Amino acid sequence: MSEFHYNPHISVDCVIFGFDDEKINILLIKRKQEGENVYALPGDLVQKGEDLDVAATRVLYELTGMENLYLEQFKTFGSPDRTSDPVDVEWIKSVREHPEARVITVAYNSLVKTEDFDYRPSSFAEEVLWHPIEKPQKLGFDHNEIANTGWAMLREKIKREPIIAFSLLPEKFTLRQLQTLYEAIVGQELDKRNFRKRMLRNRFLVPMNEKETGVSHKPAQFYRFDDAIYKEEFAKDQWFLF
Amino acid sequence: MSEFHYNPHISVDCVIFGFDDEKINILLIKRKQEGENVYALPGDLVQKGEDLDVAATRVLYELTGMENLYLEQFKTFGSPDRTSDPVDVEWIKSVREHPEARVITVAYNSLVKTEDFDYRPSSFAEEVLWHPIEKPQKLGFDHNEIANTGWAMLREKIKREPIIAFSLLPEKFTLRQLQTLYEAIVGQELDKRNFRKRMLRNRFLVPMNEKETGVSHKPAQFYRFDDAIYKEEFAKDQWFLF
DNA sequence: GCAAAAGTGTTACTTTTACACCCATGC
DNA sequence: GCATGGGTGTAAAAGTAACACTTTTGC
Repeated sequence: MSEFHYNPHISVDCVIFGFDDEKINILLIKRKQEGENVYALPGDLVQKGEDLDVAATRVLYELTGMENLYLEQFKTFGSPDRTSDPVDVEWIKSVREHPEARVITVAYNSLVKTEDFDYRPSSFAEEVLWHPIEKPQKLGFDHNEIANTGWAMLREKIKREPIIAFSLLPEKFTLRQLQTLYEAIVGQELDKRNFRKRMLRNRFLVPMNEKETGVSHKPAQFYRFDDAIYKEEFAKDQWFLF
Repeated sequence: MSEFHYNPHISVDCVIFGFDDEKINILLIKRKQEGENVYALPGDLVQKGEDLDVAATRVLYELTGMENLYLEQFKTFGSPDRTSDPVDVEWIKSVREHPEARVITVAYNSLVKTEDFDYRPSSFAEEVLWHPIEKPQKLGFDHNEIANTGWAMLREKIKREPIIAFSLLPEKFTLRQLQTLYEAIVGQELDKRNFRKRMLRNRFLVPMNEKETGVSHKPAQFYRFDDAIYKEEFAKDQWFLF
């Protein structure tokens, strides 16, 4: 963390949501400070000359060991008093060369399968954990605001681009898995028959010649997601200016 | 533009759209350079300790004289080679104290009535103009990308929050005016009867005891937008996390 | 009386919602 | 044979889409 490499004014924060086949969780890091546990989003300063997207990827990797996930920028937080809680100020002093510098942070979000990613704490993270989003948790800095905004924007995005949902499922999946995922995202139960009818209208959802095995009930049909058909369908209603 | 006041790494750019009762325009500034006209979005560096939203408001005012408009942040552009065109590099050298500094820019957009705002060039803008969005126009830096993204995100937002549209109309307006506005936004003509039926379902659209006068055709009914009813209707489907 | 824009209804089609029972499998 | 979750259809309601003529005004 030398003066030479880092831009003391710009940071990135990552709001990573993980689906564990049941509910949605958020990735947090814990740092220990004067006996208190302080939870926060993984984030750190950007290097000089480093692309923002690259920085987000790097910082996430350095703090949590997670890699190969698609991060999307959703908002930049630049209030001059983002760091006002004394506990946070104290911590900043202990790790930054220019603790007094005003920092704006570019926030990224992502939605992944928890099982697809290994994680381990490193750098100043003492612990890395998946925290269920329905359980309130106070975070350091303005990270509650960032996390809430990140979740709201991700939900909006999924409405427009359902492809995001499919990346959370295995190659072959049952309609029940898909429905469970949707229910976790929208936060409410859905009618089974109506859900199936609507989903099966989508040509990009194609049935496979394969069924579940080893379950003690009627085995479910496996489906797969066809990327080419999806792109074809959604190539429409894109407009450009200039 | 002294070293003391500005953060050499962070700028803001404003993508302002203006509705002139007929079509949508984008606000550009022109700078003259070696005989060439170079068009760009109004934007400049943020001051040290200045809130980003405040900076956007200030910069817009300084360059164009426009004030009292609501600016919404929509994306931050941070590629290290944002400024690569030699013409842009030349210009940066002439106005910045740290021309070599890598700058990330936080972009804001807004949608206004052109007639509501006076504008005049100042600072390094030589001219300020409203340019119709349907006419292609090459801009400096990565401003074409910024402008396109700004327009796309504004259109998405209007779908979710129609209130934005009503701010572009006078206190009392006719359904024809409302329809013209919608047509300008979506970029296509709409069926008059269907448009009216759909709009009049909205309780926040209330007829007034007043009609157009002085027109040489059947005078139109005036309507007004009821903010309280609107808020009531849209208070739903908001969820929060944490 | 004519030009110009306002205003109005119906029909066919598509989408959404609510709802209950039989089926295939493991144990 | 029973527990478990998979899989299916229909009817009513709401919403969308296409389409043409009459009304009121100024000149």
